[in-house]
Amino acid sequence: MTIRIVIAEDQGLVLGAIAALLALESDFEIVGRAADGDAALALVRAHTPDILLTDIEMPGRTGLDCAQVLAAEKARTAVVIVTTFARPGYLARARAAGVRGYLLKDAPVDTLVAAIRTVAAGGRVIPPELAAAAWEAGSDPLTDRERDALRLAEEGLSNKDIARRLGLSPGTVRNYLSEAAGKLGAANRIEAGRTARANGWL
Amino acid sequence: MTIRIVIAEDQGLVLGAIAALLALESDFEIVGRAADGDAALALVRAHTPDILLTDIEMPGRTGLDCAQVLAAEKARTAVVIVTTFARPGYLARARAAGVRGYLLKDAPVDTLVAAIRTVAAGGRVIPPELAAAAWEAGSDPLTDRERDALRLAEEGLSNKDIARRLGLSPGTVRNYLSEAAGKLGAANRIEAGRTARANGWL
DNA sequence: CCCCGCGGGTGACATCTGTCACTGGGCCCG
DNA sequence: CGGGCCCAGTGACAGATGTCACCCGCGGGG
Repeated sequence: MTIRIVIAEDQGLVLGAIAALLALESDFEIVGRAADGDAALALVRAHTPDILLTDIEMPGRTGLDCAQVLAAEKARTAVVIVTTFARPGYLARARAAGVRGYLLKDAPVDTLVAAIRTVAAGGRVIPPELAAAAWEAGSDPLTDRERDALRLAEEGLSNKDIARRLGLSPGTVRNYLSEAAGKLGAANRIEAGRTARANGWL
Repeated sequence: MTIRIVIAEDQGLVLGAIAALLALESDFEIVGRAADGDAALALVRAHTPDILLTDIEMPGRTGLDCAQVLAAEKARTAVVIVTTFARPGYLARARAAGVRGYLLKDAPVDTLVAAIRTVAAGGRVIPPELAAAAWEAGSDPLTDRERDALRLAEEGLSNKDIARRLGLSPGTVRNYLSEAAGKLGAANRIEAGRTARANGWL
């Protein structure tokens, strides 16, 4: 009863290291490695492994995107997310995409190995403190346009420039950013951007 | 002739994985693992390994801080930095601290193993494209106070709040941020903060 | 059918930011 | 000793930003 795994992670060193780590377990078999989301999907389709172990932030398709695609295809591969960030919005999207495990890179290695076994056996692994934090944070209060404006504001663009890019009037952009700041309890666009990002809403 | 190594990395999973990877090489010996800079220094002092392999961004003392301390102590342990970020300012500080190797986590695993062997044999490993980028970027143009102000501005504080925190007048803060933006070719504090951070100057 | 929420927009206003000019003090270096 | 820096501050002004009130059109649900 070996557990067949595909690993996706954009940092080559980390990818190789995790693969080396998991290869030490006699009941694990690494059937593929990918450095981005599209490669990961291709490998999953080619090998239908038991587990897709994936990072979230990758070039092109993110790990969450992959999970969504696989859920839509009703693939029999279970997704386990391993990420640096404990952002509530990420966890929420993961849950919605039917992800079966969500771990932080902070965790000790035993946790990863144990989580893979649990998920392969049909279980779920979501650390309770993450779930609690996600509960605290509530759900994304931003509208799509507010998110768009905030993303550009984060990069240091002025209202005028944001308006140009979005095809809006500068006044509307001001309103969006003002609303966003209000919803997020922020005093200005910078703080608004920071809290939105910290929560995984951008 | 085994190469004795201490590894410092704050993300438990990555730490464990890299340790597992390096342990596969028969001439490497992992004599210690640390999750922050202070622990790393303690281990280096206790074991005087051939190599300290360290991340930069860690809680407490950073990997660069550790390299500086070891250089000041004229320790015989060579430092190899492994980081996510190709920031010119990081590379410059690493060079100044006598770091002997600087790698990105993007690199394939062979690169790491090869780099460790090279450094242990007395060599240096700095990827030429990083060195070129650092040359391009020049050196940190900011003064200490400008950096202080910019750091707080990044967090969304107003001039008044920054002034309060730094014990300055709001006008002075405005001047600092304006100068910083000018030096960095930025249109406002947000852009200034971004470019300063991208260059490793914050 | 009517109302609400949402996207989009306008105008006005207060405040905040960015920019410039100019004043000092302290310090280091030629 | 003078010149150059960094640091700190002041004053003034234009333009950007944040806030509010209020407008319209559209689509969906009671």
